[in-house]
Amino acid sequence: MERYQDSKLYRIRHSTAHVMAQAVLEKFPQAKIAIGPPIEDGFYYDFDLPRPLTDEDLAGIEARMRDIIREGHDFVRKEVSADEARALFHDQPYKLELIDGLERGGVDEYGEKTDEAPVISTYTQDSFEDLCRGPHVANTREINPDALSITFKAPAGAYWRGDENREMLTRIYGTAWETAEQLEEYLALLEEARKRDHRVIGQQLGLFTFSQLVGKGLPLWKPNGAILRDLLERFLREVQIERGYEPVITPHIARVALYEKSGHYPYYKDSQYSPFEVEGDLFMLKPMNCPHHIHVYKDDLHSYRDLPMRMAEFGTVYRYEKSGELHGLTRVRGFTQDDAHIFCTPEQLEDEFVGVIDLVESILNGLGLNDRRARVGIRDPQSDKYVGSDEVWEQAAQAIIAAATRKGLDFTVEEGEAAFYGPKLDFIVRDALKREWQISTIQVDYNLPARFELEYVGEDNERHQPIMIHRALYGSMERFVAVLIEHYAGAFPAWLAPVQVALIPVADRHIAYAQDVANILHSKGLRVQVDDSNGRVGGKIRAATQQKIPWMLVVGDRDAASSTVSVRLRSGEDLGAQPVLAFADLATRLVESKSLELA
RNA sequence: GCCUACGUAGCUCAGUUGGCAGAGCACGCCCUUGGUAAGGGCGAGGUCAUGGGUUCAAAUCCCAUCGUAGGCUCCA
Repeated sequence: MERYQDSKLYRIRHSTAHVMAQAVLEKFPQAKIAIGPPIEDGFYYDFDLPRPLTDEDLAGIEARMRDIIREGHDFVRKEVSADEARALFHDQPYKLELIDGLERGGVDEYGEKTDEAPVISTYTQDSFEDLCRGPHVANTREINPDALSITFKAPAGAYWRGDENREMLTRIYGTAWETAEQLEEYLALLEEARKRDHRVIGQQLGLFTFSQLVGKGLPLWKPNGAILRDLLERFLREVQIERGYEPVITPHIARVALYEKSGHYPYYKDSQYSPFEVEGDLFMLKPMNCPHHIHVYKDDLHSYRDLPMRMAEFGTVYRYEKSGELHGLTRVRGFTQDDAHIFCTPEQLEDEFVGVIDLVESILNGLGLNDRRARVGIRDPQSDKYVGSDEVWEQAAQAIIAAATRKGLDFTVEEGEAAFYGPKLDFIVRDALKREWQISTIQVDYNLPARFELEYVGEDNERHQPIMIHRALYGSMERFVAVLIEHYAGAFPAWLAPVQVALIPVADRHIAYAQDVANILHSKGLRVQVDDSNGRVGGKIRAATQQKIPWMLVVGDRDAASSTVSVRLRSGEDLGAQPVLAFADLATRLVESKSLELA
């Protein structure tokens, strides 16, 4: 398959970014230009502008872009020396900084190190010349003026070179396609994503809320949301017990000394809450569960016969997130991890790791999250933010790759994606709209066992150090529920639906019968709601459909007379009249099997 | 945290150049008892996010704070 960077679409977007820069410079001749690359689905260009942009500005810029495109200008490439480039861009400070980087060699326009020879080139179309390595289309006519849009995102702030200590620029995003139909499709996908937004659906379905007085980033789970979350927790608890995990429970605060010993303290400084003093000693909210679990392990002297020991806890942790980073349930300041730590011998490591992969696959498959990829995260060789020796890191990475290979996983290996104490295997799921979410993570750790001097007595009657596997399947309950909401657009599988059955009496005189049916279904373990409001069938159907309730049972004279219910699915499908017990059997069977089907 | 925009009833939103605070949905009561996506009427509900300021007069203009959205940076 052709790489995006080699595609015509990439060149179109890159060229459109230049056209946009020309239009912006025509409107604001004093503007300073930074960089403007193609990105997934579009492009952007960063500017230092004399004033904030308005919607009218954007509309004017977009209109001017169409004119420039229609005028049919060639893109002309020119190679220049560093000094010639400096002369060309003498009044463009960001370009001068880029030229310095190129001349020294080794730094590209994003500030990343590069091995390429520093050839400096410019591209010119019409009146606009930009420092750029290309590639571009030959002529602006290759851009379809009906397939671009710069108004789909508000103008945005962005730091120069992504560095929060540098200048804040104005970034204008745009999207460009080869045809108007592709643009339409893309905009429709954005619209669909907007409708599935878990924050919107969460409110509509009464799943969770936030309170200004409680504090930002601190979700309040309402009854419907708590049911959903509790079901997910119970599901995993049961499966974990089958697989030999043991539940543990640990507190939400601990002495700072614990995290100093674990080594987390310096690494997590920016994401921890300030310590507080209790009787002269410093404590803090726990940002992770592992040190606590380690002390559960350390309370006993373990034989190799005890291992592997698998400790699991839905552990709530607190991490400081800058206010601008908070987002619904996906970025919060207090969240619950479905955390577990496996303590094992070196011989057991690979089997244990494979066992966790099995567990991940069965849980995610069971929830309909079948589309996913795996990523082995190893150290960034440039960085010094990791603890432990090279041998130990190599050993851990090899164990992960061996286990992933044995499971036949399709995985990539990516530098810089490791935890600070060890390499990891992450599972990234794609939801119904093909968006990626990092969910499950499995990490191999030789470092914490060493720091805490963990031991077990081997067959040889000598003390040995166990290895730890850290793992979370859902990741955090908050983020996972958000992903499920967006994946299912709120229409959860029946076993997870907060209300599974809506009983809809045709008239008031059928409420008693509806209540009888509800009692029968409730006694079978189904979550049932009787709509006894003063409305007509149509209105009640509408209300239940909007709440994404899987089964609607309309009951009137005919049903009361024959002990039946008329079954309608939230999809609109009508299953007709069925005996109450037949429906109860159907529903309980689908719920118990965690089926994704409603019939 | 930084850039930009926005905060009006439980929800979604109107509110003109500064001049009596509005609608729909939801909620309560009444009428209606209706068989598969909105039956009708009446009613209650707001310190216009909060605190200052300008003005005869502020939802409207200015400042600060809090919150939200998009983006940057960072992440489960």
